Amino acid sequence: MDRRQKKTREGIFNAFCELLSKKHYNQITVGEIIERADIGRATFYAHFETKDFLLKALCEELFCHIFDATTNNTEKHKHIFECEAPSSVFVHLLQHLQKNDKNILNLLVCENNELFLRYFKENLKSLITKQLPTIYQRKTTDLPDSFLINHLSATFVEAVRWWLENGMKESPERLSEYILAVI
Amino acid sequence: MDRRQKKTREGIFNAFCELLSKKHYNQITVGEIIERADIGRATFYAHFETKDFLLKALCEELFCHIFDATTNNTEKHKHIFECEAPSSVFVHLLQHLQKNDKNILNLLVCENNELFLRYFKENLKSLITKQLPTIYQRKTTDLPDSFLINHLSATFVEAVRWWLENGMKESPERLSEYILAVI
DNA sequence: TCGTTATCGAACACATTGTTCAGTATAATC
DNA sequence: GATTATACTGAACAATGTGTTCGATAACGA
Repeated sequence: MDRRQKKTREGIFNAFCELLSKKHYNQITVGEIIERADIGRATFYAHFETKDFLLKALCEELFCHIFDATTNNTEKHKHIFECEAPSSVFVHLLQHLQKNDKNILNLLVCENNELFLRYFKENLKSLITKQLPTIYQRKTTDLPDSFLINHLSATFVEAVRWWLENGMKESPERLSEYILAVI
Repeated sequence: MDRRQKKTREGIFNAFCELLSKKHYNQITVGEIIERADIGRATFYAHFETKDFLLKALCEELFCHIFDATTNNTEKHKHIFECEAPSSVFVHLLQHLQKNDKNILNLLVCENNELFLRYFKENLKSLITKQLPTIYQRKTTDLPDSFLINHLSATFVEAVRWWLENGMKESPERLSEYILAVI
């Protein structure tokens, strides 16, 4: 990719993130983004059709990064699944969040977190779907799978939301225990 | 309240609901609302400061109605709490939803349900807070109360969301069983 | 060096917002 | 029924934001 393109794209992302940490998505204008990114108006629209597409691209970058990292880790350390699944997958995810990759926490802590948590949940669903047999292999319940998957994803996301709103005082391990205690 | 005011207010609500069932909140304009409600522009702004305030007012009307009804019911039938709490409270709420009071389902089924479910969850939290001892009296866990309350509210809301997305095929009783199975 | 491509910047038409105000219609009160 | 208060009308208004266009300029890769 052309250096200029890359530079511009990252400039837009950075400007957007900074703004998102200050005000609500709906109240951010394209004008503000391009002013902060210091680029021309036409340039912005050469990269993103609309502000909505920018948001989508940002979410995809952020969560693909985290989930890829998680998946790769579990491939390196296969014992995790065998030994103490699914706890450690949760811990892994939480540690990634805590490590504050790409300042993701700035986005998650502020009032705009709904948007990101929604994308987060979608990514989680596919991850959990793969592990559903591992998690519930012991109990043979008569619950529909889709209900269970939705519930587990939502539980994790809500736990993270709660964690963030309460200042992230708990360690990833402890939060993971909380989550496991209620599922 | 003046008849005219009442009529206008309801006209705005109706127009707004119809639009919400068709397009996303962000894409609805005040112009569309007043056209459909067949009122003057100035009249709209005499009732609601902005579109956001209109949404808030609508949510408050809808959920206050449901939760008031639920609370009143439980006062009439006190045995419910003593016999089989909290199952029947859930069933009551679900039945209210299914009864489609004020066409609330139109709003919940469409793609805008996030907004309403968010308000729904807030109302639920206070309801569940009151009943927390009843629900978890047996298990003395070391979980923070706020975590538990958040989790229980979210579980219920997510269950409703799942229910709606899957065509509401299950009865309120069965969905309530699902919910109880995972908490 | 040379052709390609991204960016600039300024202008543009267009849509939406929220306000204003004089005129009109409808309400409650006597 | 007459009077007073209040809600609505409708059109105009400034202000702001959106998305597009296009010729000129600069930076890129080969």
